[in-house]
Amino acid sequence: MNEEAYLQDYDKGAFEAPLLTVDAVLFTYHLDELKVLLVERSNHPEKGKWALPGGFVAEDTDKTLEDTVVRKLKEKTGVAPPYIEQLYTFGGAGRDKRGWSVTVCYTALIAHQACQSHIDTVSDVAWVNVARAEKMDLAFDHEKILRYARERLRQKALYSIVPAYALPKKFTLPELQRVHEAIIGKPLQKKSFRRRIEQADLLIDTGEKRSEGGRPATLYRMRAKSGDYTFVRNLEQ
Amino acid sequence: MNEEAYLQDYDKGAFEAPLLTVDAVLFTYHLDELKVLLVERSNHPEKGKWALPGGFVAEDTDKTLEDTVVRKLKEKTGVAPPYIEQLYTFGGAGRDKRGWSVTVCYTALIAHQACQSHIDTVSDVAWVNVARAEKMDLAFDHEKILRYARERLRQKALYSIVPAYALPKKFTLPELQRVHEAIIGKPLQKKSFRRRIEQADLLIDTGEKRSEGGRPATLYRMRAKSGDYTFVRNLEQ
DNA sequence: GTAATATAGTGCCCAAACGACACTATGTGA
DNA sequence: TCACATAGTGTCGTTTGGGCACTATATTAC
Repeated sequence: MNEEAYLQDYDKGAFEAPLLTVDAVLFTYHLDELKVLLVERSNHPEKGKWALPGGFVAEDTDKTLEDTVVRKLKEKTGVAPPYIEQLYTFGGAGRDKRGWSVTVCYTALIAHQACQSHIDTVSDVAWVNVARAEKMDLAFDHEKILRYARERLRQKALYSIVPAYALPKKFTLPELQRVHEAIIGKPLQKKSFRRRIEQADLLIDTGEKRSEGGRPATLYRMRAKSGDYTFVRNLEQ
Repeated sequence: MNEEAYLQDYDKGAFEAPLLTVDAVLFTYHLDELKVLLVERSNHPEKGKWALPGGFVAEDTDKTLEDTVVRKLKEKTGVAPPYIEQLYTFGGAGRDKRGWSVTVCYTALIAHQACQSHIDTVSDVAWVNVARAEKMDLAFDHEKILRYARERLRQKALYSIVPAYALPKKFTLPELQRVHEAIIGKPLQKKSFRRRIEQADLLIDTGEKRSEGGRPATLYRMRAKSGDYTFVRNLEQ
């Protein structure tokens, strides 16, 4: 079938286009654990199962795919996440029993404290430890999506400071290192970690300190946004 | 609008879902130039303009999004490319005058000789120098997509040997280096280049040689496929 | 006060990786 | 057989990163 014939069918509604959705893997860090936001499905199909937050494009209000994701995340958490990035688009004939479907997936990060109060007010949304979520029999192919997002985040934790968005605006380097370690799954060398961060020059010393029982640690915040928050190494020139 | 209400509308055909397409940025290397495959549009909208090859999902024959891309590329080149990878999904209200649309884009590579004979038989398909293509006023947002693909390919050329797929099965290291240089846009250090490739251990010495006026160069081929063809550096452990 | 303890942050060595570039190797053709 | 052209290597100095012991600065115990 050529494009013209297809479009005629499409316009007449005689043709059923693939179901298009948007999903988000929203990570946070809380109590020494990497967690992901899950939503209990209230509709068929897969009713009752837990799923990644997501939904359909609202053609009247959304201008971009990111608008759609952010809108959906706001519905669940009350706020827009400070970091969001397209992950991958999964599509095919088999991933939804209703037929051909496509989902454009995003990875997002947010500080736990930024949305905990909102999440506590609803019962069908929860932060779940990532390792546990991966064994939970999620709806559709969401387990696969979650694993993919986790692996990508792991790569980012190795050479970027994107994981800092899972923390509050101000944070200490030991804190950030613990987040990276939780994502990567093994301890990091303190010196190497700090050297990387210093070279990237993406953090600003706030001048404040925070004590956790020993010598107080310097509080940092992210430098003003400018493109991707990765180290210079593999990007740009 | 919640999901259930949306689906009812959707099933009734009362709702117009975003137009979903798939596009490919197919690169090759020929006569010292990096080229991209373009197709002259024969249908509205944007009729007459050159565009990236692509089209709609055929729900009856395609099982995955990759099937769709490969099918479309076969229509234009006669063969399936040896390398294909999802690039990014562009979507929004403004990119197609018909309204909300989404396109899942792929980057692909192929040897020029593998499809030249087929392409010569049709008039609406052509290999175009990448730099020239980027100034050509392509259809829709295809210029943006092309630039994005080129930048991503550039990154890959810095730490992987994916560009080898723009060459025939057997190739020499000086040849491969020229491809990388064309992609990156500046000369590479011969020794560093060869060191990287040796360490990656992804090429096999065929035992054959090829002369180009001086000392004959060793012919290599890619090692059997296994995942992504990137160097170990940023991937795995 | 002062010592013990806990956490933050630095100095420094060594090994691996990389850029730069001169050198050797091996073919073609005058 | 000698110039030339292209392929491929040796090697040096710099950079990057892991490892680990050291110093720094707070709290807590006595």
